[in-house]
Amino acid sequence: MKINNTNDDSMLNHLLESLPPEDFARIKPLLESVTFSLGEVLYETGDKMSHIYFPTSVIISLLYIMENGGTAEIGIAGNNGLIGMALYLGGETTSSRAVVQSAGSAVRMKAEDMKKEFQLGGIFQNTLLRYSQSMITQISQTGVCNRLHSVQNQLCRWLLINHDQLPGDTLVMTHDLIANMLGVRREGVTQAAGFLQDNGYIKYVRGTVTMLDRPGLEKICCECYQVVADEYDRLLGKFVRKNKHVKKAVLAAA
Amino acid sequence: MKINNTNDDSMLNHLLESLPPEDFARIKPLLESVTFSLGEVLYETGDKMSHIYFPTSVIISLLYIMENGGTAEIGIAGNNGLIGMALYLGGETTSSRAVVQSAGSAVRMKAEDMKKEFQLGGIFQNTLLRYSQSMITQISQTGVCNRLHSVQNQLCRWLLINHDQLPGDTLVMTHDLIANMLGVRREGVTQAAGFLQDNGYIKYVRGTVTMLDRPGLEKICCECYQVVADEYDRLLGKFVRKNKHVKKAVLAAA
DNA sequence: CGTCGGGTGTGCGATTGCGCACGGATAAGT
DNA sequence: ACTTATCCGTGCGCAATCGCACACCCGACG
Repeated sequence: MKINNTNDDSMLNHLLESLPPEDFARIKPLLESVTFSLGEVLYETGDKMSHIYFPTSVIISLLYIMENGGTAEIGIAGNNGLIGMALYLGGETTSSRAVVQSAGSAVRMKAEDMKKEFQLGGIFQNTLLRYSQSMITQISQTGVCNRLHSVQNQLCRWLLINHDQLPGDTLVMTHDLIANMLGVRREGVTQAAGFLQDNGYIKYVRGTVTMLDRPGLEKICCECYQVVADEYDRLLGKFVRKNKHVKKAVLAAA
Repeated sequence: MKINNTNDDSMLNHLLESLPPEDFARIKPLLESVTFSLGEVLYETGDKMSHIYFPTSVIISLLYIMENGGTAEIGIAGNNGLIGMALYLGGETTSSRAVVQSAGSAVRMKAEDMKKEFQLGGIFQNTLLRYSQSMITQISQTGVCNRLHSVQNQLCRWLLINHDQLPGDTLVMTHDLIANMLGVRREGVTQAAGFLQDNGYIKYVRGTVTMLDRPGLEKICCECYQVVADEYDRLLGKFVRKNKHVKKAVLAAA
């Protein structure tokens, strides 16, 4: 992790962006910009966190590690979320590991500062609590999808969720790592990804995956992606869904 | 649902019990006792709730229903929990169904009253938030267990969690319903339950399951039960783990 | 006392995913 | 340019689970 001297505001976090100007003005001086590289661990199971993080471009995975070594992702937070719910929920620590899944930056806030703001009980508190509920939905849906849907369905869901947080269409990620996230075998991911590539939905080469046909992916995906996205919309509004195809059409028309 | 005239306080809810006397005194007049029968639905996906419920003897399942009709339980709340997190988290509705899994009573509180109390920001708010975190842990662990552990392991976990909320050792529940909770086949449950019965852990007949050897169940269960129970302990303390065997030993010694 | 329906036991083939193992291909380092 | 590590493709046998079908059993109800 690198602490940035210059506070580049060109990109921000959706939760912070959604705050009214006067609230954001109060909070802004408390923020500090940091940059993470791929694979970094923000905290381990049981670690006490000193800061709450609001990703601006970094994508963080919340991973569960079982006693037998198996892993599974329970949730993702990108520029539409935050890391450190346990700090305001009161538990201080969580039983999961937070890993950088895609390098980038975040702004952070000292735990004490955040708690003071939270105690004011205004829109900031409200936003954090609503985000918690959207996270509960995400975790639930992920769990149910694990149980009832095929690896291919889950891979689609996972790609779509990640795509929403990405600046472009390309994700740096090996099949092996995706398998760890989904809690399945690497070969299972290879096979599912192979199918998606053969049918023109994605393209991948040695550790990168590129989305080619997002609307197509949405079509062959189970409902799980949409349910979570819609619930986030409802709870937090302002959700910027990826609509590259729409954007392209608009650009072409212009 | 039946609204009770007499407020029988002989049994209470652990979360409410844990409040300091002065706080509880303020809250008590706002409570109303209600009784539920097996299978009743407290709310459907998307329903707006008017009350928050604190179970005293009833056990409630939170179920997800997929488009293809498949179901899976994401969490349970008994006398150590509450139903209606969405009310204080701000979303008002949830994308799950709350079903009575074991008949019994609860006390409830009007949503507005609860919100006012919550806004005071004291121990009541703290308790509710900590409970949310414990619920997040439960949901996560359930999801991961779904993915990585066998049906038999999951059945053990599920039985233990339910046993913790039961007044006795007998649960009224068919294999078919358990299958719906776990998101697996009825036959799978029959097989796993058969194994548990053959080895003296449980006994069952036509819609009832009785725990015979709880410590044994804990031994052959995956870690998932313990992780959730420990986290609840840490967050909310005062968790009354079922220790029938210990109690019996104590009684025998007396 | 007989019927009926829900709950449980069980068997079978199909499918999915797992574990392992190896081979080829590509990037990265020396 | 050569080695090495990493990533991906693929095949095989195995285990778990699924989907379905049917038989049995018990209790409820008429």
